[in-house]
Amino acid sequence: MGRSSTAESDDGVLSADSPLSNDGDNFGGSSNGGVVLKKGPWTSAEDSILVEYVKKHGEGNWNAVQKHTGLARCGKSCRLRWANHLRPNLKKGAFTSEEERLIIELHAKMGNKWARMAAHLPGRTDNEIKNYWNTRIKRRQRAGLPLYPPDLCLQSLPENQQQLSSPRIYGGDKSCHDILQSNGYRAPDIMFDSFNILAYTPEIPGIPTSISMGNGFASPQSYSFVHQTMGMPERAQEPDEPMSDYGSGAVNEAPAFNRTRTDSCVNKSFQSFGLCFPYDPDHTKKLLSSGVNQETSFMSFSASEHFADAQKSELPSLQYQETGLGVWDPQPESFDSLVQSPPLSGPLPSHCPSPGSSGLLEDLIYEAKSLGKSENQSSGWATSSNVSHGEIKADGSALRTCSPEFKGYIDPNSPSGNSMGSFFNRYTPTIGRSLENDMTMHHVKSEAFDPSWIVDGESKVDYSRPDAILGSCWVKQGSPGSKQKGPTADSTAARLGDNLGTNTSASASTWGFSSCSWNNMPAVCQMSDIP
DNA sequence: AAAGCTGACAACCGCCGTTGA
DNA sequence: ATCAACGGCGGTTGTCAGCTT
Repeated sequence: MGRSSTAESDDGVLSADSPLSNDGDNFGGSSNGGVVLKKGPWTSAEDSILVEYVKKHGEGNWNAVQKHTGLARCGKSCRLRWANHLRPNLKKGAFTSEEERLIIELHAKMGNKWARMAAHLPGRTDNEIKNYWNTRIKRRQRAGLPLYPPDLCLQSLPENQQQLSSPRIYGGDKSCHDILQSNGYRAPDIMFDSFNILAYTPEIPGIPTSISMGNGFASPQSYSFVHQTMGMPERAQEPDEPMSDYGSGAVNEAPAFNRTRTDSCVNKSFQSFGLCFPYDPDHTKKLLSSGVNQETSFMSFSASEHFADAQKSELPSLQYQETGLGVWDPQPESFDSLVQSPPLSGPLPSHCPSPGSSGLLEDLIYEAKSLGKSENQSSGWATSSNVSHGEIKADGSALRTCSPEFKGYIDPNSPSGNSMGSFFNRYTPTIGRSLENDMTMHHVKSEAFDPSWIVDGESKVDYSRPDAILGSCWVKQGSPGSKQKGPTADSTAARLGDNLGTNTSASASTWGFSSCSWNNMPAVCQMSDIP
């Protein structure tokens, strides 16, 4: 193990005749004027030396270790070895479910701040967490699953958001791609999906296209909705295109967006665009300083590569069911019992086509407007009432998400318990199924159940709260015998709701996105306003 | 049994912020 | 004010073990 490198260590030197400079297998090291520093795996002898040194002198002053002990290791290496392996109270072994859960939550909040995350996990090192996360990323990326439970990702918004005052939409530079991919900032797709919808709302007053928009990732794994629907209008979707996942029915009728796009949309060269999420202030600074076009007009659509994978997979039937891992077992009959929605003043037909009825966005816009009206009369609720029975039966997605077997999980830390998934579900009634569900539906098969999404296997949904019901609409059934779990709730939604305007929605104080009007949504990217 | 794949782990590298001379 | 050393942090890479094909 250990990397053999000819690179010269940037700190610490060791005399060539150090008794430990060549002990055991030397994996190479730096040499500088007769000074050789060992690299590679540590031996027990080296460990002992380091431990003794720390016992005697305490931590810190790592470069002095080599000087005092003759240990042929640079200061950095000593520090790392101590921090990751030798220091007391280190917890070894696999992460517990609770730790995993916490890691996910922390990552959603902090991004790749491993050290900070480690501070919340006593006995765990940043390296451990990082390795775990990276492994998890690989696994989930392979599986085509979002990194976070959607509601969790929303829940995580505040911390990063609070650190930023500018829109969190990043321009299409490599950094963004890195963030999304290498750095594990692959945003929960539902977030993008949902935001993306909002991005296509120029018809809705109050949404400045200049806000929170950026042309985005040139990542092959970060697809632009615009790229598909606007940049190449009328273009038939290719089999491996992400959004072709929604290719059946009106959902996929991209041309609708052509009618709603703004000039800026047209004028900008959208090859892709993106919203890096969760927001990492550090990355944001870099990205924003790297010439992000603040005026580009769309939020990102993170149709990750898994969409392509999904596309290749069998599309769900209307009564899609899975068995085994990641089972969706829609049971429409019981959904009613979960959704007790206040009646809408102008209830939307279960599958009422929008006036244009030509596409997802228009449908969404239409319904958003309708909902906005409705909310004027019925603020303070959040509901998926527009997911009617017929709709449920039509596509099964809602059924999936709200089956009686549902073990929704509302994050105890979440004040609101809403999710983007719920939001999306709510605003996509005519679609019949949410992107979230689509995504889940297509990809849940490919990855084993993630226990980290479980807290205790018990439903934590407060069904007295409509948002909770909505927020629960992300269900991921576990592997055989495993606990089911739902997403965490989203506190961010509530925050957003509280901070969003009130142009079309009645109440910004209602739960989560129930209060988010279309007009409000840009505020999502004005997180500095969020308390 | 061998090859390939994947996960887990360990360690190094480079960047950056802090601190003290 | 400047600069160098130090330490922390995040990214990356290498190795090994276990599993699958």
